[in-house]
Amino acid sequence: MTDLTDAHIDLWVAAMRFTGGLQQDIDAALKSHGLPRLAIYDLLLEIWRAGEHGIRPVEMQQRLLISQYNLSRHIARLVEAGWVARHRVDDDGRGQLLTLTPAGQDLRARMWEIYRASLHDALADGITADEAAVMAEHLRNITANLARE
Amino acid sequence: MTDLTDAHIDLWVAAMRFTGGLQQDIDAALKSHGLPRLAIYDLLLEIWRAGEHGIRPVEMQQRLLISQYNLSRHIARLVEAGWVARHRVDDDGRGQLLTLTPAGQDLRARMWEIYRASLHDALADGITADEAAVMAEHLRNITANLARE
DNA sequence: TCAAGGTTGATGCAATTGCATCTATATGCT
DNA sequence: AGCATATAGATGCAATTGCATCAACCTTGA
Repeated sequence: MTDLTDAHIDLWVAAMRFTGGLQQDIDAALKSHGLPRLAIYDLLLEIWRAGEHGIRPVEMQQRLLISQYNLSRHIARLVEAGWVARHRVDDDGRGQLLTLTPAGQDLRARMWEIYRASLHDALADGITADEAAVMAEHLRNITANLARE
Repeated sequence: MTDLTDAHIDLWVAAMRFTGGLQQDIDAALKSHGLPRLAIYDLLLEIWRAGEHGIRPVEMQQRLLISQYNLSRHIARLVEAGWVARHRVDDDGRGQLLTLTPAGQDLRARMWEIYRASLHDALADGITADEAAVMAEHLRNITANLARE
């Protein structure tokens, strides 16, 4: 109904540059410490949050913007590296439950140190907490409009 | 100096989800019309804006968040597909100037139709132009803090 | 002038991603 | 039960990306 204005397009361009640029900074910082990249952190975080009970890949896929085959391969690498453990699911022979090994928990914590430092450098002095809260709320609102299914 | 608050982190997460999700929508829309993906649009747009005079890859690289080798290969594909033409640079034997062929101009225009429609669907009804302008300005401010060099 | 170092763009090879499809298990219907 | 269909996850193969390095050209300084 409403029009798409130049201001809307500006917002999109600014958002792309912001997330793309900061993502590059974070990845560069992680790499310089010999750690895996940001995308891996998201996986570790989801598994970590699931605690002892574990989480199923299919559930992670719904929360993270990641394709099924990509998730499957990332998990295989994480298991291979000894950071993630697979468990059977009692009532579903197709499925699996993932948990972090102690090494995986340690890795996540070390990555968060670096990740957090990058966020601090990029955000802490540039925008107040109140402004950030308002913007986050707006962004969540418009994200709800997306064609996620 | 200042602290990184939960609100700052929320902003980052919301921004990632927004740009990641909308990027997926746009790419899906482009693909469903048999068109190249968003990353290619950015290249075509830069070359288009340069007009008849053309633009050098090294200049595009500074504006777009793209690696040198990746840009080099994208350009090779665009030239191969007949969308972009290479020209010599008079005073620099290493360089090249890129322009859009008529087919390339047409492609860019067709992609923009689809791209614009996706932006409309995602943004037009979810946020006012004034709000968008404020957010874009904030985002540009904090983007200036990033470690671009 | 010419050697040393910087810049522009390309490329070989390994790793990752995308796409299509496959296997195995589960569910629903008759 | 027996078959058709759906869901969870894995995988072969092609395309793309990342990394390191290269070749060609330019600039600077002795």
